[in-house]
Amino acid sequence: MRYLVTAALPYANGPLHIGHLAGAYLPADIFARYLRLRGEEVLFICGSDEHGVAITLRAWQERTTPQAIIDKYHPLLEESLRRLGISLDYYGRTTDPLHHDLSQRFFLRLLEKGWLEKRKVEQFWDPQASTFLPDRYIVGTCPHCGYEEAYGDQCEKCGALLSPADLIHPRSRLTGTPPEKRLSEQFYLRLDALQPLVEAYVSRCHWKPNVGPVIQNWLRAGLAPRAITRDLDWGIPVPLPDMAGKVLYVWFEAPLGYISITQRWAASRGAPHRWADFWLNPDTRIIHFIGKDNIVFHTLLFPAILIAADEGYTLPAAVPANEFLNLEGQKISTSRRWTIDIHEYLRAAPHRLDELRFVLTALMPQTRDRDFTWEEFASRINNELVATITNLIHRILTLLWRYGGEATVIPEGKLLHTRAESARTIGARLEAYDFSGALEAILHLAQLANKGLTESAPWHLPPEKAVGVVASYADLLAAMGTLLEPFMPLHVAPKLREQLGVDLLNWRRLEDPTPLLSSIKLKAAPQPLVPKLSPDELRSMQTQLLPTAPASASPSVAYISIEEFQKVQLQVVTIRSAERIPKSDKLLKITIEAADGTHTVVSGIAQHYEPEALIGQQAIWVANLAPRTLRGVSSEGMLLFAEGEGGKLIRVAPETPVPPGSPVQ
RNA sequence: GGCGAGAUAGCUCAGUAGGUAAGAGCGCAGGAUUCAUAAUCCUGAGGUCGCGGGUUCGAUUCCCGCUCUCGCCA
Repeated sequence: MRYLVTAALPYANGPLHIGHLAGAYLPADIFARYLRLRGEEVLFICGSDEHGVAITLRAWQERTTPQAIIDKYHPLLEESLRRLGISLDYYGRTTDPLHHDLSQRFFLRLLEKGWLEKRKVEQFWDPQASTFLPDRYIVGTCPHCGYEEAYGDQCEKCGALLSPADLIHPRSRLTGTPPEKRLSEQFYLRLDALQPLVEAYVSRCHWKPNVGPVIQNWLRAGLAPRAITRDLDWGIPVPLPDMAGKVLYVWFEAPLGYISITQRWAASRGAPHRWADFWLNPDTRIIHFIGKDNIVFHTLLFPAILIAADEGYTLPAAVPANEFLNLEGQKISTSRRWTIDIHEYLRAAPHRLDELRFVLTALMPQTRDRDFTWEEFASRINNELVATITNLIHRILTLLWRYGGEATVIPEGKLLHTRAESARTIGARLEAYDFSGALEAILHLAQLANKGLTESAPWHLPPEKAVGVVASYADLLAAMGTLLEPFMPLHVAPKLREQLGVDLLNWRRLEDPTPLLSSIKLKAAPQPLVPKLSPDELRSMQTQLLPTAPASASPSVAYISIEEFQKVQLQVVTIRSAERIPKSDKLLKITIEAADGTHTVVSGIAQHYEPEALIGQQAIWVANLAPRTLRGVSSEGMLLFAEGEGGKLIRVAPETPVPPGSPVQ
């Protein structure tokens, strides 16, 4: 079978982050590597998406040209992917003349076939920047709540959904000047007319459960004609004499990049016609790996364009879209700098790349959004990758080394069957695009091996017997050298094969319960494949990679009015006595002196303060909190403590002592 | 506002074409072990499967409503 595997074309106006990696590039790479290991013919391509209004706007913001923007990011994107081991056969770009040519021919072909129509539309124009503005690049006063920084599509303050025309005093986010309305004529793709053909295609395919409903949703609502041209000076010119100043819409031409990049790959190999093996051949399976934001474009718009051209193009066989990866509970956001960028990770932890691949595969957002936390990053590496997988490898290799490093391998049948079954399971899960499930199966295999080793306990056997037992596990290690390759091809898998002295094997062989090798000879004392991630190393990575705190950036602060705040009566009090409450390990009974005499307060601070240390100290007291009985003691109000690192409580008090009962304002 | 997705053990997630054992990994507790990067193995505790209704002999699983999160569209 011949496969064309693609990963979403990254937009050349910013760096890649771990969410992109987990969403599209990593699964695509694992899949492509797996197919190659099975001996399939695979072409794996990607490239920079270099057109579109966001690049123009970015150029304006940075006071430079679109060309300068893409020339900065195109190499950065390619290097990021390559260094993470994304095994692309070709990384292209949509400013390639081949791509321009192809896109223009597609446009003309669709025009000729009657699938395009002209329409007049009103758009907003920034006269100073000489560019049309997308809705969200227009700000103004919200007509509902009066918020002055509402966006043209939505008011962040009151949540109202707006269109730019609703805004009072609209202005351009780029220049601050009021935008002008301009009428212009654009070409629309008749998706409405193409819908029956698209539906026929969609119904022939099998979609992932997170993809199918999205498609059905669109089809049920009915596809609408979609503008495929724009008034911009950056992009692929509309190839018609009377259309100066108009370019093709980026979502019209970017997917065609999959074709043009294949053409460029073929040309680079000196066989220009070979692109047709993939794109004009129904026996080729085309598989697009993307994030969920691209589902519609890949499952409906792109197939619609290919169908409309009516020239026998191969349609996508599968679009295994992933959901999004969050970071420490919040959306990844480049503009808020809440992100782990790949090029920065490469700089901060160049020797921890397979580890990143491992964790992102385990956390892959295959059916729903997932959350990346540094804590989990460390725990997955230390407890799963190192403790279970690479420790098993090291365990077996050191045993072998101890018994001479050389042996005949006669694996027992049970071990061979376990290995073969695992290889089949892992393969089946990869073919179902269940990458984290495949990784789980590897962990499971390692657990079975650890268990078997513990049970047979060769270290208790006389050496001449022990060698044979340990050597039988060499078959498993030889298999691991290949099984791990799709997931961790940069260091772990090749290093294992090197220590073992075996090559990559064909995956199909792993699925057979026949021995993979007859003898084993280690050349050197084994070294651990992956060092554990120490708390220090983790902290250092965190500080390098997450320079800004995100919490304050959250727009959803629940404001209260001054009147509401004044309802809370705060006083400085002096603590007169403090004692533990019996049968409670957290509560202290505290007597305080306030403006109107003494009161009793119960505080859950026994694990942070010795009672004696509090006596005579001052604190802040919430005087009008409704009384409550805790462990039989009536608590009148509450003392304030700051929550420090690790949940440690620290008393809040005036800087210098004041008379008890002094108000806090 | 319309549409869609999600809400399951402390954490990250599977799962159930409706039915007496609700699962994994991590974490935690106890035990075993010491070949291995204090790694491994065994045992165990932990869940009114988001909230409220309904259908049913029976619902975490179906239907309706609600809340929260996310996405798409306008």
